[in-house]
Amino acid sequence: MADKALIEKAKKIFENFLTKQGSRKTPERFSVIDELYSLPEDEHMDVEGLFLSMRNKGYTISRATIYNTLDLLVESGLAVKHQFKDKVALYEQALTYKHHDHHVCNQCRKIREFSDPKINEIKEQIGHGFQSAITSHSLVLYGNCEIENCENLQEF
Amino acid sequence: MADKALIEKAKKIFENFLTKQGSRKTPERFSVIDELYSLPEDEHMDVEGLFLSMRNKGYTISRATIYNTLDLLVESGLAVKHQFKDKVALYEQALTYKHHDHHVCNQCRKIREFSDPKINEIKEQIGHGFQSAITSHSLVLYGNCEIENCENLQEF
DNA sequence: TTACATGCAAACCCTTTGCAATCGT
DNA sequence: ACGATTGCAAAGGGTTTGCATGTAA
Repeated sequence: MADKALIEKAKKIFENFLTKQGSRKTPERFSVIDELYSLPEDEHMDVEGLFLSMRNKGYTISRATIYNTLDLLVESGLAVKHQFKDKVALYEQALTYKHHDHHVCNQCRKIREFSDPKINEIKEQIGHGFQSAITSHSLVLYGNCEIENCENLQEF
Repeated sequence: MADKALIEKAKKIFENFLTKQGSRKTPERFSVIDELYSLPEDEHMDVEGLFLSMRNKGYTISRATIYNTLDLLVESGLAVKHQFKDKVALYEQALTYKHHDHHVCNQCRKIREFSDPKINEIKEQIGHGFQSAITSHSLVLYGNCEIENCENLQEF
């Protein structure tokens, strides 16, 4: 879960990024990496969650700084931002990121990841047809749970 | 563009829907259909746009009523709601709707529609794998414009 | 030293809600 | 007449912004 080497690697990349940008290497910025990269690699976290969890651990950090830092992490390729149907944005680590898409359960909102190469064929084909260099995509499937005795279903 | 017969058909469907629900057939509700279905069929409009345009035409309608009515239109299958990267929700007619996905230009934000059957294969495959009855999906491609002298590019 | 970054709270923006007035049925 | 629907304005919730204070370089 908390892969020390991975966290160090992320910090190193971030340091280079900040240097190149001429931005400051503040402890708050690195603490956000610590937090995000201490989560399971496929976990999706929102700003409030990061904020509360960091405050609980004794960090003094503000929501504003978390928002700012997450923008930098996205720019530097260390985080990915997702906007599902809900209004909060969710972030996940991107360092070990192989591009994947998401499936959201209509009942429990649990997010699962999948990857299907057919999406790349679609991107190539449509990009060509529209004379557009596709830079990214977002694919989310929503479905009703068909798992018998699904443990997440009990609260519904 | 403004296909009278289509608008009438939409109103008829809406009327049946409202009757079945035991909901009232108010003029405001039908005026929203008029407005949405007077747009080009592939146009995506937000609530503020509908509100201003309707006010300009002399309707007295509130934003709240537009929000309420759009929910009903979505329920009755007469409108589709989209949430792209931006924070406003966009709506489009759904009566002539064949499911399609969207391509958003990174430069001018123009939305174009496409349809690729490969998405259905992905849905079947992943739905099966996750034991989930896929009810809907959202696929958006983002790309950089490669159209020479693109008319929309001038303002950038 | 000096700009850039931080923390806080206020402002923002879209959407939802509460409530008195209105209007379908 | 009754109760659902409306319009308005206020509240909500996530995100952004302004500004005084703090701090990396």
